[in-house]
Amino acid sequence: MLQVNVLRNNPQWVKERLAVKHFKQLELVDEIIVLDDERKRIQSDYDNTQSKINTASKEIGKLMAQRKKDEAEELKNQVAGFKIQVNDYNALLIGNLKVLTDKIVLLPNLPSTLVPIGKTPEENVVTKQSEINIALPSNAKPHWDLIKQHDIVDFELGAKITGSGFPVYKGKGARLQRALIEYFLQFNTAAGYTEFIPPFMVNEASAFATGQLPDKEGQMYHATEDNFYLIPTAEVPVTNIYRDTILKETELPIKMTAYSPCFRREAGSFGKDVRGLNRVHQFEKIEIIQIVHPDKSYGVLDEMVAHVEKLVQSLELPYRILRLCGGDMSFASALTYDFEVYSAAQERWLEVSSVSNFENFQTNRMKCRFKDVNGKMQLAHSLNGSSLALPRIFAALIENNQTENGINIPKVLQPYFGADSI
RNA sequence: GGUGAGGUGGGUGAGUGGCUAAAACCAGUAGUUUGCUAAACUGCCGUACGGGUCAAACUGUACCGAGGGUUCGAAUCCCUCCCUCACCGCCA
Repeated sequence: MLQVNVLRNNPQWVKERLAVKHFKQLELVDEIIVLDDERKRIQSDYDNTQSKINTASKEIGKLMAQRKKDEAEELKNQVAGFKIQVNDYNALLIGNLKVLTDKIVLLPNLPSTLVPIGKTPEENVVTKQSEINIALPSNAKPHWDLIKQHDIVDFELGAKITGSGFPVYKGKGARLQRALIEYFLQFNTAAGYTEFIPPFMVNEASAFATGQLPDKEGQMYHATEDNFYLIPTAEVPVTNIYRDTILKETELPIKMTAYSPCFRREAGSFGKDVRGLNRVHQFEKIEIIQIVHPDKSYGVLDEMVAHVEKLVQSLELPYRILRLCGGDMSFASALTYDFEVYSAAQERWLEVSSVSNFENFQTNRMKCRFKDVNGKMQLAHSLNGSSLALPRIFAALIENNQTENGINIPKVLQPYFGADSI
């Protein structure tokens, strides 16, 4: 959530930034400022009247003690009048605040000046690309055929148990999945990230804090009986560890990592994008999250990108890094880098990681602050990235490493997998 | 699911209608003093939104799990909800 003061200080600039994200309702900016002016006025009236009541009440107490009943009664009558006013102001204030928050919550985060102008994924900027040197056998298959051939992932079975998009990993497939999880966590903790196993369902407040609500309500599975949401990413529960928290500056940066299954309804998706493991309703992901000093967040973003890059490199997968354009960025992000790996059999790039700096957009919603050296309260910055999402890594690994005789396992995974091939 | 207890500031924990933003202690912090790997003493030490100021000082309001209610006045009384703990039941 943006801070009202940011809008007040430079409404024109805010509108320009919002336009980069192709946000249409720019009039909201001015509306919010007007509402905030009103808010201050009403608040002031309310405070002043309430102050009169408080003063009178104390006076009444004294008069009662002095047994001056008549004077006390007279004051009570006055207070009754003030109370009517206070109630009116209060009603106005509540109404005002409701409209104000409803509107400000609609504003996406402002994109950083590094964000490329553009609307569609085609306008993302490739900042780095590795070589693509995959030699596939002549009878190379896409992963949805390979998994059947080797009987390592079963979609039909998942569809029977739950529904489409809930794959069942089996035998060596399950083992490879577990090896990846173990390896990724190991890689992250070795870099100083503390491991967490969070709840896989969150309440409304948590889903709101990281920006999933109200923006992506329909994308999450909702357990209505208890009003819990199945997490779409570990980012939600793990970032919320620091909701309503005041940190010491010396506690920053905070580095966390977590494995979790991720649940996404993916309403409206169709076509080749959803084939096989490319897009599913339940998948595994390891996330890295940092909470940092505002001055450091862009340096940390680079550091996290470098971290994920090393991890992808270690898997020996061709990859590229994209800086997302304004139109392709998420609601809460100020700057996002996506990682894609090349799937040789599908002849396409698959997104496997998204690393973002949210600046204080999430922390403002979450009230995650710290006291700086001058004793001033400041919002921290939050960042997160996938390190990594499993299904597409799984898909690219088996496609790119297929041979006439089976599937080779990359060296770094062999100790975790317990064999060098499938 | 049942029964009981309870939710107060970073922590422990007082406070049962006005003198309480809230004792005391611990932690933290600034300093004084002695000087020997530390102790003693003193000050400061909640958050949010306003006013005020270059910035402070200062000042108004709200907040003692959340939301309602009673009252001139509520941390304190009443109602609803949430959560935590203990025991029982059930269970991986």
